[in-house]
Amino acid sequence: MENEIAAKKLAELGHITRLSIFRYLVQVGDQGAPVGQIQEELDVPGSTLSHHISRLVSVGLIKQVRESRILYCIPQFDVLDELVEFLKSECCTEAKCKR
Amino acid sequence: MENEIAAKKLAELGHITRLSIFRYLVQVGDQGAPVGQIQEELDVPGSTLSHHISRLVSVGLIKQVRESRILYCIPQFDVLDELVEFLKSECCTEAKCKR
DNA sequence: ACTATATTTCGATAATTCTAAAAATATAGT
DNA sequence: ACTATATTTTTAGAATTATCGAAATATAGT
Repeated sequence: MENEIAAKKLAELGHITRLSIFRYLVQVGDQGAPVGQIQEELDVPGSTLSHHISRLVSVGLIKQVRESRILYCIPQFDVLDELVEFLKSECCTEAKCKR
Repeated sequence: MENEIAAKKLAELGHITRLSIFRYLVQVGDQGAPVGQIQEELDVPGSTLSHHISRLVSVGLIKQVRESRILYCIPQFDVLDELVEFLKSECCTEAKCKR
């Protein structure tokens, strides 16, 4: 993953509301949660919430699956793992220290 | 670490220039690098660079140590580790799945 | 004191993002 | 067709952030 793509993902996580959304979904796990449930949990106006969710979706951190009227938001653990991996990679490649 | 503090750190990493600065320092390792060396590496105007570095410092991701006229920027690996740890913690605490 | 080097602060403009009401869309039941 | 529920899109003002030249500050050598 290049810097630019990683920066985008980090920027999306770097907002209190979006981080709260994502953290909630991480806690909920693979089955995900409906938009409405996230809204109840976080007490944010629907339009604001929708905006933030779509940004998280845009960088792949969340996937959405519709089940009739209900839209489930599912955290993409592999995308998070990749991002974390990137952050910790190439450590000290230019250094004498061996971390 | 609460959401708000983590979000701040993530937001600072979520900018292409700042992420490049931090990634460079990660590669350089514990001895850090002078501001001027970062500037050469990234080719960014001094005032812009200074602004971004000070933001990274403000959330603790970088520490600075002056040695006469030269200011070394040192990545704070422990702060990064904590942040990464936070992101991956509490996974599926509300779920049946066992990740 | 003067000069050079390293870095920051100031200041002003441009660009982006945030928030949320209102209107629109999608799906399903009656 | 109508109604209700779930969610998104539009829109627009407010707020924050980004950029970088110019001036200022800090340190050290002459």
